[in-house]
Amino acid sequence: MTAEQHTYQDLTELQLALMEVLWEKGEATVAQVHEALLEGRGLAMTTVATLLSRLEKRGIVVHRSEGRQYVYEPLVSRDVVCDSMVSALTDRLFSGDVTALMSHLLTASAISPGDLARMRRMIEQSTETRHG
Amino acid sequence: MTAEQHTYQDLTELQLALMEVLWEKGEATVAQVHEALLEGRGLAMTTVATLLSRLEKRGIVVHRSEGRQYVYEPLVSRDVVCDSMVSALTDRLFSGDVTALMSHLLTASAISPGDLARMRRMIEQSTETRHG
DNA sequence: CTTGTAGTATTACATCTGTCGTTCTCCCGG
DNA sequence: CCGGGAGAACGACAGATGTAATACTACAAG
Repeated sequence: MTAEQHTYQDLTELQLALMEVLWEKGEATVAQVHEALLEGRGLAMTTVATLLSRLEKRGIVVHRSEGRQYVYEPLVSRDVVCDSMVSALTDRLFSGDVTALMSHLLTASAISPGDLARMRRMIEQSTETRHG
Repeated sequence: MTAEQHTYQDLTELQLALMEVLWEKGEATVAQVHEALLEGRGLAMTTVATLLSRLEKRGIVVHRSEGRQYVYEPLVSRDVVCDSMVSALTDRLFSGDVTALMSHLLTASAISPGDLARMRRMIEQSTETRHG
C-alpha cells in the first residue's frame, strides 16, 4: 500500500525556480533563464550557469550547444517533480498516508471555506470519473 | 489569499526523525534518542548529540541538565512543523494554492479508491463542522 | 587521591547549496 | 592578423547537513 524507498527528486526553492523557467519555455539559454529570474531575484549570470550545470550533473536537465551558447532543456516533467516532492513530504510527515495529509490540509487554519467547497467539488468529480 | 513569506521551519528527514522521538516521549536524553533511532539507522551517540545541539541552536529544542546528562525537549509542536512544511511545499510547488495541491493529490497515481472514499468522507465532515 | 567511565564539548571532514570572481576561448570587426 | 567581447569553464568560499573521532570533565569506586 505504501511506497518503497525510491530516491526522491527533491528540489530547493531556487532550483525549482530555474526549472519553472525551463518548463514554461520548453528550453532556454542561460541568458534567458537569467533574465527570467532577474526581477525579484538578483542573480549573477554565472550563478545561473552554475546552478544549471549542477542540475545537469544531477540528471534533471540537459544542454546542447547552439552557437556559443548553451540551451538547457528539462529532462523531468513538472508533474514528476511534483509527484516526487509531494510523496517525499507525505512519507516524511505522514508515513506515506495521503489521507493524513488531506486531513491536515482540511484542519489547517490556512484553508478558507471557499477552498473547502472547491475541494469538495473536486472530490466529487474525481469520484465520478473513477466510477466511470 | 496566499501566504506572506514567513520563514519556514523546514526539517530534513533525519532532523524529523529526532524530533519525532522527542514529540513522542515529550522529552528525552541523548541516550534515549540514540537508542530510539538505533534500529534502522545506525548512528553514533556523538552524532545524535551533535544533531540535537544543532537543533537547539536553531531554536527548535532546548535542553536542561539532569545529573550529567542532557534532557532535550521540543520547542515547537509537531503540528506547527507540519503546517510549516506543508505550507512551504504548497507555496513552492503550487504558488500557495491549497486546492492545487488537493487536485494533485486526487490525480496522482499513488492514490487508491479507498483513499478517495476516505477523503470524501473527511471533506463532508469538515464541511458539516464548519457549517454547524 | 587516583582512575575508570559515562557523557558532553570540540574538532573534523565530505557533500550540497547559494553565490560569485576570474580565467579561458573563440568569433567578429577592423 | 589582432584585439575586444560574449559566454562558458573553473575555482572559491560560506553555511547547512550527515557523520563521527577525539578530547575533556566530573563523579563513583577504591
